[in-house]
Parts: sequence; C-alpha cells; structure tokens
Amino acid sequence: MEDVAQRANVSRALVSLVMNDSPQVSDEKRRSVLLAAEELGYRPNLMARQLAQKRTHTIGVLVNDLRNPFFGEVVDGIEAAAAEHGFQILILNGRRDPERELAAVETFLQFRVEGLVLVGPRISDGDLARIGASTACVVVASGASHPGVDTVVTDGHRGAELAVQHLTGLGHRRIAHIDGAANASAEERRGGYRAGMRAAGLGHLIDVRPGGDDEADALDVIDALLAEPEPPTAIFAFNDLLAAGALDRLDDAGVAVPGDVSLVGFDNTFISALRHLSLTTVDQPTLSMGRLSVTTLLHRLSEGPGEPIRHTLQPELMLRATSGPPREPEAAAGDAAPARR
Amino acid sequence: MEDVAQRANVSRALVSLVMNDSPQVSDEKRRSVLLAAEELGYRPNLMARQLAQKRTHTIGVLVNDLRNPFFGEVVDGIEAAAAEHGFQILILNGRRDPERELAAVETFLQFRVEGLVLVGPRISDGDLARIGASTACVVVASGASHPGVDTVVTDGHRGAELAVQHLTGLGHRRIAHIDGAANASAEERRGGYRAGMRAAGLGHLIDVRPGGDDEADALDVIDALLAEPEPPTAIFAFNDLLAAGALDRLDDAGVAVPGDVSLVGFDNTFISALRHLSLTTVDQPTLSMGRLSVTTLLHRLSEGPGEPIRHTLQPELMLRATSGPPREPEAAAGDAAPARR
DNA sequence: CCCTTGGATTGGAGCGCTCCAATGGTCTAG
DNA sequence: CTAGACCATTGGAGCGCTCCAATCCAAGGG
Repeated sequence: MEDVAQRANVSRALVSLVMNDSPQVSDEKRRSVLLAAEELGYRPNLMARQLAQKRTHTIGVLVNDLRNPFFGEVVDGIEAAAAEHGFQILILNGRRDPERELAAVETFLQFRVEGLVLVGPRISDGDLARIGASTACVVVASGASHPGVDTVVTDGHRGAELAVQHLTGLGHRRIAHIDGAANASAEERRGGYRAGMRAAGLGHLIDVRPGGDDEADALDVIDALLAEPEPPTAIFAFNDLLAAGALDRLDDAGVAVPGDVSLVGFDNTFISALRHLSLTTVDQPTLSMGRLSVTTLLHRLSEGPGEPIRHTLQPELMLRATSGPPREPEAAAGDAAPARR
Repeated sequence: MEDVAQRANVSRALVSLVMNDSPQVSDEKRRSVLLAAEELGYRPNLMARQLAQKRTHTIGVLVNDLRNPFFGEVVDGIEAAAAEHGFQILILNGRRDPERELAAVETFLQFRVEGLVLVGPRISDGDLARIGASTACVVVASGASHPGVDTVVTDGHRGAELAVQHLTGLGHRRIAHIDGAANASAEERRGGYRAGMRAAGLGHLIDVRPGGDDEADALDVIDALLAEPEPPTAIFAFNDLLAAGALDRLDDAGVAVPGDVSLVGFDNTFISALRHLSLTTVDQPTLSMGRLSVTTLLHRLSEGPGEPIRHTLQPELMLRATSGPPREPEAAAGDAAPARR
C-alpha cells in the first residue's frame, strides 16, 4: 500500500479511500492510484482491513452434510441473500459431529463473523443458548424450538402429520416411522408422526425405528420391518434419502410399492421428483428458508438482542407414486401385485 | 489480550505463547493464563493473528454447484485431507458463472489463502494460467489440461470411451451424447464420445446435443431426439443428473429403457445406484480426488513453482440396468417391451 | 483584502496479534 | 565461587490497513 501511495504521489490514506471507493476523491487522483495499484499488482489485505475496521461483513454458515441436496439448496438460498446484502459467507462443515460443530463455531467466532447461520445443527440446546447469548445466531432447518436463538424452520410436526394423515386416509393402520437419529429435526417429525397416529386412533400401532441420515441407513431397518410377523403396510421416512434406501431394499425383497407397502419421504429433494422414484414426500421451501435465515440474522444484527424470533414455514405434501391404499386383507394371496404407476 | 495478561500477571507475549500452546511455558503460568482467559471470555482474534503471522493456514475452495452430490463428495474429501494437515478451508460458490468465480478467486486472494482448489471451474484457461502463475492452485474434476496449473482429474476421455464401447459392444450404432454445455469437463467427455464412436466405425453417426447441468436440462433434448426420423437406440449423458432427467422424459414418452433406448450416465453419484434408477454410469473416485487435490496443493506449496503436476485417476464403468442390447430391427413392432430389470 | 466555508488530502494513532532480541533467573561444571 | 548454558519471560517493533483530526487550498462573501 505504501508502494502504491508513493508511486501515485499520494498518501497511504488516500489509497485507502480509493480502495473503498469513497466519493470524496478527485477523479484525477483516483485514476492515478488505480493505475499504480494495477501496475504493482496490489491487492488489499482483507485481514488487515477487517482488523482495522473491526467489521468482517461475513456470516458463518455451518452445514453438516454436503451430499444431501437438501442442504445444498438451503445454502444456495443463504448465499444469494447474503450477497444481496453485501455479506460474504464462510462455510464450515460439521460432518454430523457435535464436537466438530462446536469447533467450527469457535472458528467462526475467532474469525469475528458478524453472525451465524447453523443449518441443521446437532449442537445441544444448552450450547446453542450459550452461543446465541453472545452472538447473533439463527438456526435453520432444525425442528425443535431452541431456547435463546432465532429459528427458521418448516413445521416438521405438521409435515409429519400430513404424511401420516395421507396414509391413514388411504386406509393404512400399521404405519412405521424410520427416524432421523441424531438429526436436528428428527424429534419434531417423530412427534408429528406420533400425534398423527394417535389422532387416527392408532396410538397402539406407533412403531418408530432408529434410522439415520441417508440411503445406507435404511437397509437394516427395512429388513427388520419385513421380518415382523405383521409388517407395516406403510412407512414414513425421516427424509428422502432414507426413503430412497427403503425403496431399494423393499424392491430387493420383492415387496411392491405401493402395492404391498406405501412409502413417504421428507424434503422433496429433486431425487424424489424423478419419475422412477416418484416418491410421495413432504416439501420444504429450501430456498426461502435459506433467504429468510439471512434476513432474520440481519434483522437481529440491527435490532440487537431481544425475544427470539421464530419463523415457521408451512410444509406441503407432494403426492406421487409411492403411496396408495393398502392391499385388501382377503386379496393378500394369489393376486398379482399391481405394477407401480 | 492485554486484559488477560494483566489478570494473570504476565506479559502479552506470554499469553500469545500459551494461546499457541508453545512447549516452553511453565505449567503454572499456563494454567493461570488459561484461567484468566476463561474468566474473561477471551478468544484470540484470527484476523490479527494471521496478519501478524503472515500465514492463514487456509485454502480456498471454489465450488459451482452444491446441489449435485458429486461436488459435495469431492468437497468432503478436500475438507478431510485439509483438516489432517492443519488447514482450514474457505468455501465460496461460483454458481456456474465465470464472473462470479473470478470474483471469488479475488476474494480468496484478498484473504491471503495459501492455496486454491477449484472444483470444476468455468474460468477461462487464460485467467486460470494467470491465477496459477502467482498462486498455488489445483483444478480438480475439470477435464481439459489447463496450462500452468496443477490438475487432479478422472480421465473423462477414457470414461466416455468406456461408456461408448460398452454401448457399441452391446450392438448399438445410433448413440447420441447429451453434453455438459459449459461444464469444465464437458469437452473432454465429448471428445471421448467422439473417439469411441469413430473407433467403432460409427463416426458418421456422431450426434452431440447441447445439454446442461442437471435433470431439467435433459428434457428438451430427449424430446428433440425422439422426434428424429431415426431416434438413437442409446444415449450417453454428461452426468448422472442429466441421465436421470433423460430417464424421466423417456419414461414419460413411453419409451422403454433399456428396451428401446439404453442410457449411460457419468459420476456414479449415489442416485445412480438407487435400484429404481439403477443407472449404468461411469464411476469417479470422488473422495480420492478431493484428498489428492489437497496433497497436490501442499506439495506445490512446499516445492514452489515448477512443472504443472497432473494426476489422472482412472474411471470405471458401473454396469446397471439402463443399458442393454438394442431391440432387433425385425422385432420392432408388436413385441411387448421387456420390463426393466 | 481578509475571513469563512467546504472539499480534497494527509499524518499518525490504533486494530490485536506474533516475533525477535534481550533480560533475568536457575542450574551445572570447572 | 563463578562462568557458561539454558530456560522461562518480557518489551517493543512490526503486520497492512482504517479512521480521526488536522491541514491545505481554492472559491465566495462581506
């Protein structure tokens, strides 16, 4: 910077003004500074700038799973909104490990990010509250109502109810749920499933199976389910990936979907829309969630601490080909399984 | 930091030593510093540290598409390897726009990242060479041989050849290619397709259709293909997403796969492995690519400038259910289409 | 003609840290 | 008992920038 200043015959301060394109620099000087910078290949040092400015214009985004398109879409929304407001985003990956997530948050704070967006964090509520107490922080796509932090969620409880209602409406009674294990929104969806079952007078048939995160985690669950004396006639999975894995395994076992078993997923990722899967699922408005989390964060940043804000978006059932009425009991044997779609 | 030093009755320098857990600090002082830091809620300022250290221990990762699981997997590999070597990664999203990519690279450089990993960049070779001239930079998952930068790629040419060979081996002659448009590796795969066709004496039947990035981009292409007087009997798509979109549209149109048309994708993302898609595709070792790009970068960092390194990994054909022999010409009419799998 | 006004420009004091050379103290060997 | 070696510890000079108050100059008003 010194060099640039010298070459342009101005002071360091003037170079700084030009670099931040301040309006009160004469065109002449501006041009010569720009020229000198160009010739010297000068590039401002962001670290130094941010240190001096005491602002980073950066928001930290914590993700957990880059393989699941759902998260990719949310991050797309976050990034777009952040860019519109002149913010950078810094993405760190917690890889589904609370320890690593906490470490990532620590890194964010050391970076002095101005706010945090945690996408489906696995951090405990206690830690979350502690973080939220000192930093603007919004949790997105995570079901439970976390105390002390702002949240942007799709109503997972309602979403699960929609799924269950749909299935009971079709006449299903034995509906199992493959849950999301340590996933942030697992509990809420599980609760919605339970509520839906009870509302249909099926409380005694509630059957929650520990699932996981993706296709691979569904396989054993399906095996176990099929080994039951009375296997379920419908399955509601925590997310599309689990549902896809379930679909695979059912197919493997020669079980027709939805002929023998109906299947409903969650997230409405693009894979569920593929005709060959054509998975009935619950839609979440991913892009809006991402964008809303940023505007919420910025609002918090300008308003300062206060009552936690909670934005709840409404899920929507996407009817596709993996759900249908249960097979009539008396038609169980001998009947040809109706082809899917 | 000053405050911590005072509270622990030591100098600022000593606090710095403790924070970087230097071995030459007495246990006693270390404890009291740590205690004071804890009590004051002190957190080192990364900006200041990096400014003073003139090192950031950060590598910039440029991605283009967070929705495609392929990129997510590559980034997972990058992150894992970076962490093992004590590096942070900073992820920026170019969103398939060369302008934005260049801007992202500029941001990386202002951040003084120590090296760059560009995942499937769309930046022109000229710009790439310019970047590579001044910064350690490895391009991963991008086909062409970019001058002046290190590269880690799967041999897309070979991969495409494998796909075409497979199809010609099955007896296909009219094999169309849905290409990857502006995708970094599109050209290479297209070349492999052409070479494969010519090698089978099918040069005159080469048919390249401009595709795109994901499912949505395949729809029109399929419509156009089916409208031909002699539609192809096989289609090789630039990636799995396009192939999935193609599969959808073919299905829509009542075209049996692989009965009427065989279909091969690229990337072996998890969706192609789903039984209901069961897409024949070309595997890329995503995790290895990610890891290798980091080790290559670190190697370059320690060795300094020199001849560009090029790591070429071998692709592998994954045989699944979307490819089969073409329908016999005389059996064209009347025959029931054989069910898929 | 002097004083005021306002815009363009500048010097210098920080931002929070690390690093170096120097200090003080303790231990060992001559 | 003391010189040398070795360790923990410290003060201070930067790292590259921004920001503030101060300065300068030209134009305009009385």
